Amino acid sequence: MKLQQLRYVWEIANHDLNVSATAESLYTSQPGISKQVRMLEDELGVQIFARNGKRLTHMTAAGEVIVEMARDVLYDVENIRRAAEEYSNERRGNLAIATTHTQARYALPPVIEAFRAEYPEVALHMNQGTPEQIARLAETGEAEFAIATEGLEHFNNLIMMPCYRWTRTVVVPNDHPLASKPSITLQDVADQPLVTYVFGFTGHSRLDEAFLAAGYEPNIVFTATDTDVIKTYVRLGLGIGIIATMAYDPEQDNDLTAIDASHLFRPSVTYIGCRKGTFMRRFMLDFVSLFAGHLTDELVRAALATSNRTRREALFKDVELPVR
Amino acid sequence: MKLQQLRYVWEIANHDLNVSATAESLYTSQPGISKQVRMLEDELGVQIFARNGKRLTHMTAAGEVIVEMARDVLYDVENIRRAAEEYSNERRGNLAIATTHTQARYALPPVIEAFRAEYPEVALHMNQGTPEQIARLAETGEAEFAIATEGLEHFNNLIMMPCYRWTRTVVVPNDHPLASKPSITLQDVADQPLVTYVFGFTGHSRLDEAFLAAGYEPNIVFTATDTDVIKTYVRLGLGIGIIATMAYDPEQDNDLTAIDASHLFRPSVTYIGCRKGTFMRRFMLDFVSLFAGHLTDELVRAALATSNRTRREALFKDVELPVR
DNA sequence: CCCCATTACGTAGCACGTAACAATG
DNA sequence: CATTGTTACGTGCTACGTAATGGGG
Repeated sequence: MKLQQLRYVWEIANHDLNVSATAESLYTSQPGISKQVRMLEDELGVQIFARNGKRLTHMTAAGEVIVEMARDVLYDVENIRRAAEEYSNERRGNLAIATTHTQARYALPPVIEAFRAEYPEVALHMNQGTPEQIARLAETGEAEFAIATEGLEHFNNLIMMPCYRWTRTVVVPNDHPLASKPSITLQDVADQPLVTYVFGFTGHSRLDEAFLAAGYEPNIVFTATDTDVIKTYVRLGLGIGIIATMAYDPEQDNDLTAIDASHLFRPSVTYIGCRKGTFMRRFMLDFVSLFAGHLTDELVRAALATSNRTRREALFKDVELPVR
Repeated sequence: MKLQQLRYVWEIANHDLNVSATAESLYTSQPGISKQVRMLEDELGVQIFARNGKRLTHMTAAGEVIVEMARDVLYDVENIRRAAEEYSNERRGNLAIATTHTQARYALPPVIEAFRAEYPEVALHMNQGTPEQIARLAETGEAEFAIATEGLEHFNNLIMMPCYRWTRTVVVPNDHPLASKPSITLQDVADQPLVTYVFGFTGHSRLDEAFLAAGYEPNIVFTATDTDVIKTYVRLGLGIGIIATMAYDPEQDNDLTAIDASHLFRPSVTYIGCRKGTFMRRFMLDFVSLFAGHLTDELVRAALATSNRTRREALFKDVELPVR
């Protein structure tokens, strides 16, 4: 049994059982992979892939189990590499972060800045995408961390840790009728055309929740994944914006009026997650606590060591999350 | 990185950092291992073993971590093999059991018999030793199961599951004064020279516990790991025997009188254990439930999936153990 | 001087690439 | 006929064994 054979099998399983595509993605030849898979199957005495004629049609029951285990091996191997890197030079390395636009644009800059000052030799990679893409990147190890507010809860292989709680702000052009009101109600909001985040992004579901509970039918005229885009369309008069409070910049956005809406919608929580079993380098732990001060080394380690999700969540029960 | 490199590193760590001895035990050449270790260290960019001149003196901090991880990989690889074997022929395979004489001689025979009838193609290997040896065999994977009453509790990598509770019997020659007494007291026992199990074996500590609590100083004249040896010396008049109740055979031992002593000493519990993360083959699960009917597939799987020991013990809290 | 790890070197095996072939839809 | 996996075959790399070298206790 060779590590490459395990890698090949794992990759084929992740390329819809298409060996040619797998070969291409691994920059190697297709017959080479075919051969190695065969040899592994021979050695193990069991088919991993079922073949119809010459095509791989599906995975056998044994294959399912073996591929899972192969993944475990490959992840462990990756952890060995990472551990070795840590000991060879604990200040150098790579850190890939998968996150949404809102985090990358508003929450992360000061963190990244502080991190870069502390670890100038760590190469940072920022990967932006939908919550699903983010989760996938973290799951496959292409990114060490996933940071998002929604959509990560269904991935059992990710260890999610709460970072901060955030509220919403309504933004309107300065000459908008709502701009002069001292305070705002859900009714006020529901009466206006709305511009906000796309469903599945940045706590959109909390809006639905609030409107539904109050029996309002909101008129959402435009959604975006990106707060800057939302503001742009608010400026154009398309409607009023509902954005994360932290995304309002009093200086840059002085043509918009911010109206606190924290009482209208339940606050959302932003999480940072990494794959279960990840070897945590020193700088990774430091990054986490730069981002969320309450996530101490011990707490992170405890979370990583707790396989049961509800028990893991209990670890964070008494943590006071900052509000932004 | 190659699997063999990981294996070499792991084996060296388990051979007191003696590469020559490691090579011998793996039936390969010493320079070959040396070279591969070097190459792994080069690839990882970190020393695993610290060298003084040409000798490996100790492991580096990185080495400690890497060797641990290498072990994880090797165990996973072993599990892949086992899983493949399971699917290629679920009725054939190997089953190695490490246990003490008492279990092998008195508790296991009917289990083995039933197991052999069910799985004639599974090769059984019985490995007898001290509790420490047993635990080690299970930990290294040389045996799938460890079965013993004592001494396994300190091994964190073993998943221990309770099988049955057993009591003690005093055996005396038929013409011994105690043989005619209707019932026996701790005082009676403490007054006699005793022949029983060696310390650390088969529940010896429960004897100490009872005598200590009552303030008696027992006169132990002879200890053995082996009930047959104990009986032999009881027959010779060396003293009275204290043995596991199941070890008294009314027919074969009709020259000895058995006196129930279950009220004198706290019952002991015999456990079956396997290494954490072991892939459980069908026949392994069946073996466990043949030995201890209450250990159902689900319960065993739950125990294997529970990493925390106290939580694991809670799984068995409500189980009614048979008494023998 | 013995023990043990490293270096040197030759060889056999094997992983991988190219090219031809076969099977499926 | 296009796509895809398998077979055939050649080659370069490398793991491993033997033998020689060197360093400590």
